[in-house]
Amino acid sequence: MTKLRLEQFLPYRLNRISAAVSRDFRSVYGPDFDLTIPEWRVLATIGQFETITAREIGHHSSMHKTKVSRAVKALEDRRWLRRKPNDADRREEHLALTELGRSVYGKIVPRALDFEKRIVAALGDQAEAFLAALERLEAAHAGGETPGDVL
Amino acid sequence: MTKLRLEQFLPYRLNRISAAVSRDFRSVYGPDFDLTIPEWRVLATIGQFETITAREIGHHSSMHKTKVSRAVKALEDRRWLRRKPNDADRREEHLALTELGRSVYGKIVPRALDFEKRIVAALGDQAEAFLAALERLEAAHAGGETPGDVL
DNA sequence: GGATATTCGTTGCAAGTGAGACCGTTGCGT
DNA sequence: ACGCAACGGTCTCACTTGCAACGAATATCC
Repeated sequence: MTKLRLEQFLPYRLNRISAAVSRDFRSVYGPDFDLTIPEWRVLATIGQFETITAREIGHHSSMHKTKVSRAVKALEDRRWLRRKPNDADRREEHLALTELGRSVYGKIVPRALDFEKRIVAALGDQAEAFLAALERLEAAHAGGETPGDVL
Repeated sequence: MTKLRLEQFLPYRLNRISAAVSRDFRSVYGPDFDLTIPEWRVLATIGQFETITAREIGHHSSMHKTKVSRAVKALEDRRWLRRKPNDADRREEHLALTELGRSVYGKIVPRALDFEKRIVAALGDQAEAFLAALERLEAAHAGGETPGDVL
């Protein structure tokens, strides 16, 4: 009977690495801030776009709308973001970081970029090929929201 | 202020790809069998080792022992595996697939390998470099169990 | 040999998740 | 202008998850 070695199975390895990187990524914000992954994604997305709606956050960060809703609420409770009603379409709200939120964002981002840099450094001369291959994978498996985020 | 583009951030991309591949992997067993990811991992591990304990499954497949325990129970309820008490150490049990379980394993594994082959094919000439880079990443982020598995 | 610590596996519990119902709002067809 | 479909966002519900506590069995130390 044909067998499969799980530890060599590509989907398993991808998930395992993704989870391990996410786990190590906690060292970026863990020591100073208490953030969940969805909250980090929302923070990063608002920080990137200045002002954005919850729907757009979900689309850009591949998160289910309920997850976005809860993360937004959590950040709002911490006074890291504020909602501004959109009078042109009162179904949606514009979200923006507060001064406090911007300061947190400003502290986390450099560490995140440094963290990423260390990963790339570990890849050495294979970094370029790896990143190019990632893009092919992203293209091959595009579409749909992505449940069960680890990071 | 330094910004970060989430869609280019490596940890995010890794998680996104991992989730997307897992989602597509459902096409391997989804049409014919109703399996969760932990159940698939347990099935694959027992199929690989013939006879194994729950602790070893957890170690080999990077799963928390409670997750293993529940997946084992689910497979047992489906008569896909059976427990055999270990008289040398009665704390643990030896797990093995039943005839039914082996037939399911035998049907899924070729499809899984084919699925993996298609991924590698999509990578084209970058496949080799990608797999080598994966090993470096695995080495750099080794250790610890891996929570929140997507696949 | 007997107390104590450790291990394997299960279970109770609290937190997080996605599907779907839901409310208020807006767009569209007639 | 009106009715109805579609949308943004929240909420409820069933389910999954990891942690901690647990019971039974074994290992360790004196």
